[in-house]
Amino acid sequence: MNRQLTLTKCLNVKWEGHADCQHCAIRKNDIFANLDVAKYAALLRPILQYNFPAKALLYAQGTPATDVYVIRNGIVKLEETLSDGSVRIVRLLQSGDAVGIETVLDAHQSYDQTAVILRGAAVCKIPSSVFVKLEKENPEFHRVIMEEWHRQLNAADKVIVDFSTGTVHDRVARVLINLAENSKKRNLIEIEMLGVEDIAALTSIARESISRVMANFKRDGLLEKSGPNRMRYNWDGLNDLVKHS
Amino acid sequence: MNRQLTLTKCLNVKWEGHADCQHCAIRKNDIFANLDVAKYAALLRPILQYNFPAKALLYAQGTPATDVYVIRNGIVKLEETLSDGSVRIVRLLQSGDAVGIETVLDAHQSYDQTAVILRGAAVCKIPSSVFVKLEKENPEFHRVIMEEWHRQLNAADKVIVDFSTGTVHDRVARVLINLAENSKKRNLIEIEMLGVEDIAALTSIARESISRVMANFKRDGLLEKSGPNRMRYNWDGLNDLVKHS
DNA sequence: CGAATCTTTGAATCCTCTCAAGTCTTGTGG
DNA sequence: CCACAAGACTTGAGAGGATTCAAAGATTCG
Repeated sequence: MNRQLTLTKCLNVKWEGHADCQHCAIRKNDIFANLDVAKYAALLRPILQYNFPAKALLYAQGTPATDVYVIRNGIVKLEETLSDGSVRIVRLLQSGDAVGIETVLDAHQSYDQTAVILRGAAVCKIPSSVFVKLEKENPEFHRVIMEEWHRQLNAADKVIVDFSTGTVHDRVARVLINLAENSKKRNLIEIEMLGVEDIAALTSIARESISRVMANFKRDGLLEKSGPNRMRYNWDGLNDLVKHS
Repeated sequence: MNRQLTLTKCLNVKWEGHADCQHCAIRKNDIFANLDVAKYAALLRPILQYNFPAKALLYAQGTPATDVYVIRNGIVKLEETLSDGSVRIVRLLQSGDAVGIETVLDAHQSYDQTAVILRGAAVCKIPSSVFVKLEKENPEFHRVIMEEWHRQLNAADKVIVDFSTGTVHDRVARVLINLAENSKKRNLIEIEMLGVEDIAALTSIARESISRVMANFKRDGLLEKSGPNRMRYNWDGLNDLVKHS
């Protein structure tokens, strides 16, 4: 919770005004793909665009669920705080995903998890009412929403199968590879790295163990620091690692 | 995969004929709650009812997704097989849940996981076409389906937060408590136990370690064998265990 | 009743965590 | 712009926990 930024407090959050869905380049990948935005222009007006810095808090677990956020770019983590105070990330959401999708459920007034920006992200903030209206008026739309639920399930399953299973070594390798896949630029092997703390929360591994494993990867020539928070990958090498395990 | 039973092969599977949705007692808890079944009687005709024994295979990961199964009672596990041959359970589904819900997605022709009956279960088998038609004709219904997606997400999150985090001791305790919660009879503290293998796949713990932990619980008077595959709980004792951790 | 499967237990090893100290970064204020 | 403080990351050593391998008990099912 330290140094997280709320929407209203943080000066670094850039409010970019009403979203221009008609000309949004990201839209072809997100939940509004295939939506006739011209037709729904009036309805879409309340949608606002923001630029959040890393560590910004979108919403906290248990608070009233009022908006759905669509990620234009960047990565958002959904996390839960355990009874002992430690934090567990239950999934990573990326470009095109809808953060806080539980908002659309009738009997659901509060967010299931805490949503925090991982890498600086541009998001559209959609009031619950708009979302629900869209869904009721447009049969195509709720089909898209179901696909979003499915993507979220896949993201959760990935945390279970890839990030929470096997040795510390394997799990960290899978996280690294997944980060590279997320960036969708296979050949650009330079990646903006997650903090050790976040990898820990994603894998349920001690911070120190992660540090050690990554030090090994560096020694083996699989990783290389290429700037602040940036790593250069040996993509094939890392991939071999997971394949053989 | 050993000793699993397919729908067609197994003699123990009781085909109970067409589902009688109009008089189904379970319906008030499942996805057909609030559905005017009389109105859709014709559409619901193709739905079949089965009684599966434990270990029966509903469907395998990657095979064509043709049906959605609704659990009338019992528990179903969704599992994925890892590259090294080991198996990981990604969630447990129970009474009222829809198994294989990804079938409703347009661009989805195959099941995401393998679905296996854990405890003997009664299920209704709903052809994809029926499910999709219902969803298109009845606006109420797709709302219910969204709630089902949500339940599945919660089930996956539980595997992450409760069953894959903390010490072996804690994780097993949480599984035991969860099994008791599932049965919804708090005072009846006698539970049908999962096999060690399944708890292992659910928690990513070695079979032997689980055996050891449960032996400790028995020594501490928290558990007690009360029949084949059955355990009597010390509910409060087990609960204290998780609270304090 | 016997074979196959599943579970339990033991002992040794290996892995991961914890605690602690030191290094490196980052951001802030002089 | 530099210095300092706070935070983040790294590294080491030791303890403790979990896994592995192996073998003996239980159960289940034919």
